[in-house]
Amino acid sequence: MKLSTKGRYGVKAMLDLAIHSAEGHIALKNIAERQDLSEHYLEQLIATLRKAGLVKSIRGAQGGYTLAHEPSEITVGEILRALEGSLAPVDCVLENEPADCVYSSKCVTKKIWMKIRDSINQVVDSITLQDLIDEYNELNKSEGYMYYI
Amino acid sequence: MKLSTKGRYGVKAMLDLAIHSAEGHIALKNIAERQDLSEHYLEQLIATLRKAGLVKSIRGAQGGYTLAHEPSEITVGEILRALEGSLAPVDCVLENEPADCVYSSKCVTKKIWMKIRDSINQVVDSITLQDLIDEYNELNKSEGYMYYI
DNA sequence: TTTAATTCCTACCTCATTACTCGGTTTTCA
DNA sequence: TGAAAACCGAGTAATGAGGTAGGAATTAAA
Repeated sequence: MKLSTKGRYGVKAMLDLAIHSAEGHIALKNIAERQDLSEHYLEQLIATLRKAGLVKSIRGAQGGYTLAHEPSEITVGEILRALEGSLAPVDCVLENEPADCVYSSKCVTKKIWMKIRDSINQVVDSITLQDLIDEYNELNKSEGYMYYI
Repeated sequence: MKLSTKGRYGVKAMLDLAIHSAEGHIALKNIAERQDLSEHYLEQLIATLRKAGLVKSIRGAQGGYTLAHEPSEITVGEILRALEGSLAPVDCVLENEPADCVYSSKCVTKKIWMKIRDSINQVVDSITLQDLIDEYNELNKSEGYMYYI
């Protein structure tokens, strides 16, 4: 039940973008350096995020990335699902195209997996990038930029 | 974010044991046949459950397994954590011995992983085997044993 | 108009884990 | 004493995770 680095790095990258959004579009190189991630690997992740419509890119020299929407309009759930796929703990309870099972809907344990899935979605869909920015700023205001992403 | 077969098979096996508890101790072979699982593989899983104190074994001919406690005293969370380890989505928020991270407690994203972890635990710890038995019996009472584990 | 910075794209690689199988040994009931 | 069962440790094939490598396309700036 672990999140892969895709999801974790993706949230970090998106929050980094959000926090530095005042600087306009931002080169992947800068995000990778600040967050200590492989630039080449991050490239693949942000390609996924771009195809999911969560970031916009500007090509060429001085190019870079920006969020496609306001931070308050982007949830952690959208980011995680774009990179990890469904957060369902078992394929028989995927939101779309659940894996078919001989036991179909007549299964008691399936209800457990649905509850887990729903509670995870409920948590991640209730957290927006703006919430994270606010928390980051609030904590750093009193502590002097000791907090990280 | 997928549960492995260990956790899924483990819950099935435990619920099978619970439902057939009136028959006394039950051979692994029977569980494996009813639930359509590899007997040899299940053997490894139930060894873990035994070491975790969730089932008791009786060796020799006519031996088998029984639940170590009442179904109402065994939660899905205990079963899953015994077989899967912590359900924390990221190692930095493991309940005991969280992986140390340079960003230690000064990390905004870490709070997301804690919320996910807590909500998963809250769900699985609130479901006991007795709850599953009751649901199984209730559904089958009206539908005539159409429901599965 | 060239150069450098940057995004975009496809392929490949290595390692750890998952989901088992295999072949026994030990224990105990009938 | 034989068969049925739990117990045990090793091996194995497939899969996915977490990258790396190398370049092509695009564009601002010199």
